[in-house]
Parts: sequence; structure tokens; C-alpha cells
Amino acid sequence: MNKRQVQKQQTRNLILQQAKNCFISKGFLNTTTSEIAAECGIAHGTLFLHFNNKEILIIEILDQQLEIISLKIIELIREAYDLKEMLNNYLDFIQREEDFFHTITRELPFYSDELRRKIIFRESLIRKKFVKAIDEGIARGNFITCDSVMAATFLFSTISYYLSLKNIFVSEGSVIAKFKDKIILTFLSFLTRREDA
Amino acid sequence: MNKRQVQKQQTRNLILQQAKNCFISKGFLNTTTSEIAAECGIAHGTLFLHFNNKEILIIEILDQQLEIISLKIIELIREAYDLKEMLNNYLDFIQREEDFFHTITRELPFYSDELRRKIIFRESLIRKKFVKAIDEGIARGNFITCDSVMAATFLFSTISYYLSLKNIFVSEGSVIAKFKDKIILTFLSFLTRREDA
DNA sequence: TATTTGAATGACTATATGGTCACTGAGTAC
DNA sequence: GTACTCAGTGACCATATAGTCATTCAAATA
Repeated sequence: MNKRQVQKQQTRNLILQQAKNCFISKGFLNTTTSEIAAECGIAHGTLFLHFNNKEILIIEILDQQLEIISLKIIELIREAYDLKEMLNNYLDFIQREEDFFHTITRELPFYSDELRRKIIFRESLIRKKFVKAIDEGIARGNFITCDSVMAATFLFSTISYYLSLKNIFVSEGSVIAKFKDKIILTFLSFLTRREDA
Repeated sequence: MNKRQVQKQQTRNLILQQAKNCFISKGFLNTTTSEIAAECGIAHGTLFLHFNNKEILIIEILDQQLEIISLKIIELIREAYDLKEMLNNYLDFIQREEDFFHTITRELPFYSDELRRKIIFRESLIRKKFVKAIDEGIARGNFITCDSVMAATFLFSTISYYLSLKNIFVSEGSVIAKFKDKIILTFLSFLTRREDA
């Protein structure tokens, strides 16, 4: 690569980096291309030299982030030895990247079909692990018999609910931190079969 | 009321009526004031003669609708003799007004604080009825002991989830109709204590 | 009938924002 | 060293949309 190509690559990376920061803190919908350019210290027009339009930029960043994040999550889940620990690891991770998840969850209903499909696909991979864990619990007789897919939907919906309306529940700090224990406890009490009492 | 006052009132009502239709079918955020005016067959400026700004118009309509709807729901719930029937009545009603609920649920995270507070408040009244029903079930020994508020959150989150992402689950028709039975069945199986099997 | 009132008009403004393009100047190729 | 290339520029454009205001004309009033 000659000087020019290196420079171009650097600018491209700079845009991706700054855009990611903007998107995470303000959301995809509320970040303007001018803002991103300003944040990078480049001209507004330069941005469109590297990315034909805003949507393409968003998709590239989202793809990148989703890939990284979903792999990490699946890794964390795999390390767990039961549903409780899986949930713990999962929620811990979401908490660490809460701004990102807050943005995605809140804006999801407004994304283009393509963007939505990408997000839902990644989530479905993670969700499958939970469904499998529930199925195993049922097979072992530890959990009540129920529709495991629907059970997972109850779980993921609840997490999404807290994430998307985060501002209602906490003025600052993490919603997930605040409700993690209760979510886990309640969900497990839903599933767990008790003979006693 | 003289002719002028009558005319003014009629125009005002016309705006409220048409704006409501627009808002329900397209959402509050995606409906423009010009559209509403066009739909009413009045000049754009006339709208601001009756409502100082868009937000005020939205709030008035939302207040109206929420009041009507939440009273009806509470009525329907009261008629039910157990949680299952409550849920059935509740979901039937949501299904009938699904466009409205779809819009509200999807856009909620983007509303102003005031708008959000109004919606959440109404929902909380309905939610309380369910919490109470769960508490009674627990007291009677029919339901497992659990955090009833959290249990209700799982329920309402799941309903919101299907409503807000409706387009993913059905290309046309009602999401609620599609998932109603499964939601009820799963939620009840979560709560119900079983000694058998 | 003459004067005042006020509902309604619609052209206009202000602002935001995604995207374009003619131009510049440093880097590259010969 | 000269001609060419292309990353970068920033003024500009198109569009959307909430909100304003001077003007109009029918209704109310005296």
C-alpha cells in the first residue's frame, strides 16, 4: 500500500470508530452524518467518499459489533454449567455493553428490514442456547414441561423491556444491574418444579 | 353557541378525529401536521390555530384514547373470574385495537417524558389488577410463590414484544391472535403449582 | 348599513439533514 | 520535472417539516 492508500484506510477506520461511538451513545437514528464527520475532523462530503450512504455505514458497524458481541456471549454461555449461570453470564455481559443494547433494543422497530434481520438473526443464535438449556432441564425433570421457545421469549422480552425503557427505571447507572437478580430468580422459579411445600 | 363557535368546534373535532386516524395507522412520530391538515381538508396553518403545536395535539388525543381504552380494559378484567379469563379478555381487547397498541408500544421509548408518563400510568393501573390476581392465586395456594410484580412484568413485556415487532411475526392480520393462546398457556404453566407427574 | 371580530388561508420562514459536485493540492507514474 | 490521479474539501442542493403571519371574508354587533 502506498501513502495514499494508507491514508484512505486510516480515514475509513477513523469514520468507523467515531461513528460507532456516536451510534452507541446517541442511537443510529439520532446521529447525523455531519456529526460523525465533525467528530472525525473531516469534511461532511468525505464521509460519502467512503460510504455511499448512511445506511451502509450503519450496517457495516452493526455487522462488526454484532459479530464480536454474539461470539463473546456464546462463549460465555458455553462456559456455564447450568441455566442460572448462563443467565448470569449473559446479563453480566449485556450490562457491560448496556449502551449498545439499549440503543439497539429501543430502535429495533424502526430499522430497515435488512438491519432488523441481521439483529434478529444474531439474537436467535443466542436464544437457541437458552432454549436448548431449558429443553435439557425439562428432559432431566428439573423443569416443568412447557414450550421452551415461548419460555425463552418471555425471558428475552423482559430483558428487552428493561433495556428499551431503561430511562424510566434508572436515572443513571445500569438497569440490568438493578433487575438482574430478580429477573433470574423469577424466571427460574417459573421453570423449576418443586415437589416440596 | 353562535355560528362561528359551532364552526370552530366542528373544525377542532375534525382535526382530533383525523389526527387520531393518522396517528393510529402511521404512528405519532411519522405523521406530519401537513398530512393531518390535508386529511381534514383545511389549511396547514389552521391546525395551529386550534393546537399550539403538534405535541399538544398528540397529548390530547392520547389522553382521550388512553382513558377510553383503559376503562374498558379494567371493566373487561373485572368481569373475569380468574387470571386465565382476565388474560383472555385483555388480549382480546388488545387484538381489537392492535394498530393503536402497536404504535404506542413501538414508539414509547421515543416519546417525551410527559407522554411516556401518561402511558405508563395507565398501563400501571391495568397491571395492578393482574398483580392482584396473581397474589390471590399465591395466597390460595394455586400459584407458586414468586414476586408477583415481576411475574406481571414478564407477562406485559412479552405482550409488548410481540406488539412492537409485530411486522416480524405476521405479514398481515393480528400478532396477538397468533400468539394469544401460547402466551396464556405458558404464563399459566409458569405460575401454576403442580403436584402431579 | 357600517364597523368590528375572528376563523381560515396559504405563502413564507427556519431549521435540519442526507447527499452531490466542481475544485484543490499532495502524491504517484513516467 | 511534468502530467496525471485521487483523497479530501466545503459550498451547495433537495427535501422534509414544524410553525408564523399578513390577509381575507363571512359572521356578529351596534
